[in-house]
Amino acid sequence: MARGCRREQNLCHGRFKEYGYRLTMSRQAILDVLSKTKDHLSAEEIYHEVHKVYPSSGMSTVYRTLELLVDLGIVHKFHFGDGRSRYEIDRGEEHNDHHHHHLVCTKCQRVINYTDFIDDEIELLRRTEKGLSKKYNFKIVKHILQFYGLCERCKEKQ
Amino acid sequence: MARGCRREQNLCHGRFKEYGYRLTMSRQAILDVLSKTKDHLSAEEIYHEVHKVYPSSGMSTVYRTLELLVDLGIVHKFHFGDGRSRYEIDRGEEHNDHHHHHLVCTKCQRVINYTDFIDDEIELLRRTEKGLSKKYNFKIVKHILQFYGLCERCKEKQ
DNA sequence: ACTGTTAATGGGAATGGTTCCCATTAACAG
DNA sequence: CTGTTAATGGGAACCATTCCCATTAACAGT
Ligand SMILES: [Mn+2]
Ligand SMILES: [Mn+2]
Ligand SMILES: [Zn+2]
Ligand SMILES: [Zn+2]
Repeated sequence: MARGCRREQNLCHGRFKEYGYRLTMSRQAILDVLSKTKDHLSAEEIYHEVHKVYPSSGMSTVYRTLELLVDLGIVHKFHFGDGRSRYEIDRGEEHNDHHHHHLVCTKCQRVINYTDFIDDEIELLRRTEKGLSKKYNFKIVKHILQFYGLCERCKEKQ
Repeated sequence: MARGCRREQNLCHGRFKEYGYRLTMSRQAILDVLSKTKDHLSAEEIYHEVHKVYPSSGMSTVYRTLELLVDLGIVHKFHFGDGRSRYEIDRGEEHNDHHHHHLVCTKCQRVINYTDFIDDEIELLRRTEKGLSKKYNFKIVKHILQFYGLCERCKEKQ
């Protein structure tokens, strides 16, 4: 297995063993791909990357593993408006660039992670979550905040 | 055509004519369904409703019309996590319950429109939009803010 | 009201992302 | 090393959405 972020290896070892899941080549390869990129990869893109290092892997395993990783909270799944799901590893609490929101170009599909204003946002969201969960008796697990529009390049082209 | 919200009829007449689009039975029926519900209907649900009143209508027309309505800003398209798109008419600026965000149950797919805390949210979002569009030279057109979790019923069941 | 132009329709086929199935493989506990 | 069984991979199935095209109907001009 190629060397990825050591933290990720520990994390996956830890979580997988902990829950009784087996640490297979496919799962390691998929985690490795996700921990090495800052992009928001589709299942197919992940499949292609994994394939380079571990050519016998299959699409169904990629989907199955991604679903598991999302359930375990290790990976986040997003929809940015091009009809496919996109995946991003959770970088945890240790970096301070951990939690971020997204800026999405509706023309070229470019996605920017931004953390500007994040403190104000997080604070308001926390407050809102508290209020909403009380009023609607809802157990809130996560939120999604995305801004859509035209990026620098697409804006000037038209 | 059944009587829907009069405002909607004017709006659709207005907008359609204005842009040179024809005001067909299908389009009227679709707008009528959307303006009568507070739910977030899928294309298929809209198709079934339209079918009751105008049985010769077809799915492709529903999809085609929804795309047009979204482009014109008359209808909003959402993804709440069950693999289908959901549509909601834009209730405009006149009601003060117009702009809202969503609370989504990941188990039963129930969606709540909430406007609590909306003023604080809108203010922060406007500020963030301003900052982001300057820093990233982005033309921001819309935002999506959704909270995911377990609703009252699903929470207690497990 | 009638007519011609052509935008829009509807049905069905095609597409594409995702899920399902099942015979085979390999992780790992003992 | 071995047995148990979770996990895999390939391909078929599924299902939401898009595409295609012959037919229909909206509506501007008369
Ligand atoms: Mn991101
Ligand atoms: Mn809504
Ligand atoms: Zn762009
Ligand atoms: Zn629920």
